[in-house]
Amino acid sequence: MGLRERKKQATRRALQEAGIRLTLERGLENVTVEEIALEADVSTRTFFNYFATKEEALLGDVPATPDEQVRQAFVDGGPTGDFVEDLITVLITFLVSTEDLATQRADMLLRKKLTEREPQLVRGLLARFHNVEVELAGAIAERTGAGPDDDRPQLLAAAGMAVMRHTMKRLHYSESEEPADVRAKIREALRHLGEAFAPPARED
Amino acid sequence: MGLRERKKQATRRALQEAGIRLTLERGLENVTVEEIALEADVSTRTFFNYFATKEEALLGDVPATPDEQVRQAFVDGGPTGDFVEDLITVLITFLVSTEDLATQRADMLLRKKLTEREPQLVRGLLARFHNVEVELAGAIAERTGAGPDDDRPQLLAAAGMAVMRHTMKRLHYSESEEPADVRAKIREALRHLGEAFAPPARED
DNA sequence: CCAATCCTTGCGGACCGTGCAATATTTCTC
DNA sequence: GAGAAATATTGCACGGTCCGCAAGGATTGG
Repeated sequence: MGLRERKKQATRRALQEAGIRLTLERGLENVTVEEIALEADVSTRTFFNYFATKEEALLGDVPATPDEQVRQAFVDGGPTGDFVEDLITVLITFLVSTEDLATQRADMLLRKKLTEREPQLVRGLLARFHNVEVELAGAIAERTGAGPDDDRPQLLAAAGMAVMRHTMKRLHYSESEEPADVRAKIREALRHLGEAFAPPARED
Repeated sequence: MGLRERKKQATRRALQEAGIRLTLERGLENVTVEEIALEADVSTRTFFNYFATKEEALLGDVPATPDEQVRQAFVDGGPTGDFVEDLITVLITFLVSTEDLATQRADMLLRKKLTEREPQLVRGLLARFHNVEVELAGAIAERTGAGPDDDRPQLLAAAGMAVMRHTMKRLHYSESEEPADVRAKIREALRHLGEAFAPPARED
C-alpha cells in the first residue's frame, strides 16, 4: 500500500475519531463539520471528499458489506445445507467485519455510546440495515429458486435482519464474545421466533 | 372546531399536497421548500412552523399512532387470549388509521409512488416504524410480564414489525382490501416465519 | 370593542453540501 | 532525480435547509 493510500486511511480515521469524540463531548448539534475538519487538520471541503454527510462520518462501516464468497456459498445451498444454519452464517458475516476483534469491539462500544447520546443516528443505521436486507432477500430468493412474484424471501430477510439487529443490541462487546457465542445467540433468537409464531397443531 | 383550527388543518394539507405533487412531478431534489410554500400560499417560514423538515411534509402520518384502547386490551391479555391473534390485532391498528378507507387508500397509493420515485424517503419511514416497534415491545413486555432484563419482547416486536412492513408492501390498496384480508395476510406471514424458523424436532 | 392569544411573516444568520478551478502532493516514466 | 501524469487538497461562491426573534395580523373570548 503506497503512501497516498495510507494517508487517505489516516485522514479518514482522523475525521471519524474527531467527529465521534466531539459529538460525545458536546452533542451532534453542537459540532460543526468545520470543527471536525479542523481537528483532523484538513479543510472543510476535504471532509466532504471523504463523507457525503456529517452522519456518515460517525456511523463507520457497519453493517459490513456482505462478503461475496459467503453469499455465493449460501446461494449454492451451502455451507451446511440447513437453511437456518446457513442463514445464520450469512448474518454473522454482516456484523463481523474483516478487522481485528479488538478494533471491532472498540468501534461497537463507541457506536453504542453514540446512538445512546444521539438517537437521530439510529435513522442512518436503520437505512443501512435496510440496504443489507434487500441484498439478503435477493440471496434467499436465489437459493430457494423463488420466482419474482414470490415475496417470501423478502419476509424471511426482514425477519432475519430483525434477529440480527436484536442480537447486536444484546452483544456486550466489552467482554469477550466468541463467534460461536454469537451463532448460538442468533440460533436461540430464531428458535424463539419460530416457537412464538409456529402454528401449534392448529385444527383447521 | 373553530375557524383557527380549521385554517391550520387546511394549510397543513395544502402544504402536504403541494409537496407531494411537486415531488412527483420533478423529483425531490428539484423542489424547494420555497416553492411548496408558495404553492400553498404561505411564507417559507410558515412551512417550518408546520413541518420540521421537507421530508416530514411528504411522509404524512403513517404509521398511525397506536390506539391506546387497543394497546391496553392487548396488555390485559385480550382481545382473544391467543398471543398471535392479539398481536395481529395490534399490528393492524398501526396501519389502519381512523380516517375513512377511501382517503386512506389514496394516501397509501401516493406514498407508494413517492417512495418509488424517491427512495431516500424510505429512511424516514423506517425511523417511524422503529419508534412504533419500541412501543410495541413495551406492550408485549407488559402483557407477558417479562422483566426489564428479558429482551425477548423486543425480538418479537422487531419480527412483528417486519411482518407488518412486509404486509404493507404486499397490499395493493387500489383494489379493495378488506380488514379481514389484511388479517389473513399477516397471519399467513407469521405462520410462514414460524415454519421457517421453528426447530424441526431437534434431537438435543 | 378591547385585550389576550395564537399565527404568520420577514429578516438575519448558522450550517450543510456541491461544483469548479487552482494548487499541492504523490506516483509514474524515463 | 527531473519532468509529466495522476490524484488529493483547498478556497471560493452559491443554493438550500432550518431556526430564533420580533413585529404585525388574525381569531377568540369577555
